[in-house]
Amino acid sequence: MGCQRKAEGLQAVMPELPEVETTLRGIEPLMVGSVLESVDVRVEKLRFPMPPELSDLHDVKIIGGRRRSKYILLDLENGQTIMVHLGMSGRLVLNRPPAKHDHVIFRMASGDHVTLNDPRKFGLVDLYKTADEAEHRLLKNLGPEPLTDAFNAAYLYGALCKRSTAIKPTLMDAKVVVGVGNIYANEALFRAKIHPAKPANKLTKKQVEVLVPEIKTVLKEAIEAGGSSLRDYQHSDGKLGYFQFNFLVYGREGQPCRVCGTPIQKITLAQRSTFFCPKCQPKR
DNA sequence: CTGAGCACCTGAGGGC
DNA sequence: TGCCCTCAGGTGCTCA
Repeated sequence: MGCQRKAEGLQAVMPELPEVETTLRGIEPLMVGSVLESVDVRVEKLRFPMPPELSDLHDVKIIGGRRRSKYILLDLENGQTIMVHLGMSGRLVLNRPPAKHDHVIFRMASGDHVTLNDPRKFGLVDLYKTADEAEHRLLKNLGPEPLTDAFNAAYLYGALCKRSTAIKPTLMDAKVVVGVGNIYANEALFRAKIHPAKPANKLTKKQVEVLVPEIKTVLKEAIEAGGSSLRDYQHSDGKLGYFQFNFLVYGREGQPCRVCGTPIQKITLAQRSTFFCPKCQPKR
C-alpha cells in the first residue's frame, strides 16, 4: 500500500524529543569543554531572523550542553547561551562536507565542525545574554519536562481540568507538557487505550494515571533506540540522532492494530494527523 | 485566560 | 518525462 511506504519514509525525518536528546548526546563530545572558534551563518533567517551577534562570537569556550523542551542549549563561558531548535527537518551533523541546506556551521578550535542542515527552515538558532531560562522569551512559559517527577498524574489531571479540547492536541501543548510531538502523542494514547478526540477534562483520574507513565515509557524507549543507532551513524555518514521506531499506530492507517487486528483509523485533530485503533481506544 | 487557525518551507509522492 | 497538487512536521503568533 502507498500509505505504508509513505509512513516509513517519514520515520527518519522528524525530530521529536528523543531525537533532540540523542542529537545533544552526539554533539556534546565535540562541543562541550571545547572552544568555539566561530559561527558561520549562511542564511538570513530560519524561523526567525538570524541574530547578528552570532556571527560575532569568536574563541569562546562551551562549558555546558542542556536540553529544555526540544531546544538544545549550549552555555558559553562568557555567560551567554546558544539555542538551537531543529524544527521539523533540522539535523546537526559532525564534520561533514558542505551540502545543500547547510545553514549554520559551528567551527571548533579543534578543527571539528558541527553543521545545522535544515531543508525546511523551521528550525532556529538564537543567542541569549544569560543562561537563565526565565529570561528566555521562548523558554519562560514552558510546561514541565515529561521525564521529570514534576510531570506526574496529579499535575496532569489538574492541568487537564480546565481544558475542553481533545486530549491529543492538549498533550502537544507546550504549556501543559513539553516535548510530546505528534508521533509520540499518538503512540502514548494508544498504549493508554484513550481515544485521541476525548475532551481533555473528561479523562478519568485513572486514565491520567495510566497515560502519564505511558508517555514517559514511549519517550524513554525511543531515546534508547536512538542511543543505539547513534553509534552507527557516527561511524558512517556523521548524522546524529535519527532512528527507526516500531510505531503501533502512527502512519499505519488501514493496517491491522497490532493488538486486536482492527484497521487503524486516521482522523485530523487541530490540523494534525491522528491515528488510533477504534476498538482498543473507545471514545469513553 | 482558552481556543482556533495560520504561517513558515521544502521535498516527496501521487495522479494525470 | 514532467507538471501540479497535497501533505508532512513544530510552534510562535494573531485574533476571536
